[in-house]
Amino acid sequence: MTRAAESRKAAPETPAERTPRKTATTQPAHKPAPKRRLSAADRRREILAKSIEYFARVGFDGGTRELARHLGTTQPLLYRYFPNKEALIQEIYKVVYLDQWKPSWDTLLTDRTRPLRERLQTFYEEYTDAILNPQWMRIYFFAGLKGVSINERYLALVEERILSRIVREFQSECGIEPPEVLDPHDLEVAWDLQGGIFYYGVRRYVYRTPVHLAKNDMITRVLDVFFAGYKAVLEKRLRG
Amino acid sequence: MTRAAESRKAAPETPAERTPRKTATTQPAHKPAPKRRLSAADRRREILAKSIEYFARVGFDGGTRELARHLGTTQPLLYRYFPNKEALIQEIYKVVYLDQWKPSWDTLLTDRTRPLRERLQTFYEEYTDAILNPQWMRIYFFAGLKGVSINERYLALVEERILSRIVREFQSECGIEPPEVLDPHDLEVAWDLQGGIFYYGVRRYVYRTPVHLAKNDMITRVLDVFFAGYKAVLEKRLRG
DNA sequence: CCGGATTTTTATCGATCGATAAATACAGCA
DNA sequence: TGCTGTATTTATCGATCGATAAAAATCCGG
Repeated sequence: MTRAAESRKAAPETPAERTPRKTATTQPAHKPAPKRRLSAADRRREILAKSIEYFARVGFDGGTRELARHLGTTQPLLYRYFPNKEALIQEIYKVVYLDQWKPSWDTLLTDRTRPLRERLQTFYEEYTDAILNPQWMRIYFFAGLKGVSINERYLALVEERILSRIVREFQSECGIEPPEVLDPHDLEVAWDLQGGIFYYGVRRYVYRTPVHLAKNDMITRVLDVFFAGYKAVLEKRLRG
Repeated sequence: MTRAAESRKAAPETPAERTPRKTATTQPAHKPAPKRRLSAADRRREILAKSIEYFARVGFDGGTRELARHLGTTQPLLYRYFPNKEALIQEIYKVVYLDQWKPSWDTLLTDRTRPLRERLQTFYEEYTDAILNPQWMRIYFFAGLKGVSINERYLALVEERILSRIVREFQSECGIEPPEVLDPHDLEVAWDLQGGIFYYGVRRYVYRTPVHLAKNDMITRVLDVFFAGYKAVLEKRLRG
């Protein structure tokens, strides 16, 4: 007979010992959350939130049993709220990838009453608050290495909503009418900007390596280089 | 009785059928490599090479059985050449991370008889040939997400051998005597350059997304921005 | 061509994985 | 308070994982 069967036989006489982890061992009412039996919606939300933490830490090959332990419940409970592990992961993708974009960024990036430099500083400070953190970055790379199609959608979204706008706004502010379809060189210059900022997050949150500047100081510096550098590139192109 | 046991009983009478995968099914001598029984050194080299391909494709959670299938051998054979899976992975790290640096790059980067712009163009074209490929990049990120210490060593190596040199050479070429210990701002500007180039590789080889310029054209463009941008930043710092 | 050394395969173990069915504990309403 | 529906747990299955021991196959010097 297994250990579990024995303990289960012994338990019912003393119901206080039924939940051995959270209560009754150290303090009678110390932890305010012996909260069992959540509503279905709440439980589902909690599973989703804790799963993001867990999978961001260990990767999508992490086990459902350890995930359940991290949740404070048992493993089969997961399967009442998600049909299988892959469905849970897909739900995580949706939350992490697509529910982060603030609609205010659309107007911010194209608001020509303000100087572009100021707009980009504000945008990247807010945008990096959303994505330059361990959870977002690690989920992003775990998913990318698994080769899920949502990555392509995300990169297309970055190019459409951020980079092509930056190119058009920059050229417009330089007195150039941006063409209908953008020059590949300009798009790659914008990707260079994005990549420089992004790699700061990689160093800091994926590789956990010390960086030399605080996030917003880094953004200032990178934008300094970008504005002066891209302007020079455009001028050289106009002259030559 | 298992399927394997049955086939094993049936085989010995017709020794030609002993190796069912490679020969005798389509062409008698088509494949030149029924090469079994390699020397220990050769077998070890082959395991290492094929393991890099395999783990780069599926990640380090890939199974040893599928790896052996990819090798054309059986799974327990791996354990004659590596004590366990982790030791094999450590060996992969060493090859992929540390055996890539060409000593000629040391002299190239610090050769002040040539203009820095020319040196960096050559260096990054060669350097990216070494690391901007699916195998290197995917191993790099799989390892980083696993949190192995070799990543920190690699990033320290990049900063020491590449970035700090770029900063010093750049300032020297601008008529500035670089200080003993570099300004954090300058190091982050150099990381911005590295990150822009690196992220091109991420888009192309990790996320397999279409890019807009060929690799060396991208390098030219990124260096254009970097040289003009960093020069402007330095001039502004001297004036203000 | 034979015998010892070495490479490779067969067979298998224990642990752990995702997933399912059945039993049980809880909450709200009568 | 007792009934009923639902949330949760217990127990377990089959597959697959890394790893090991023993048998078999192969090569090589005599």
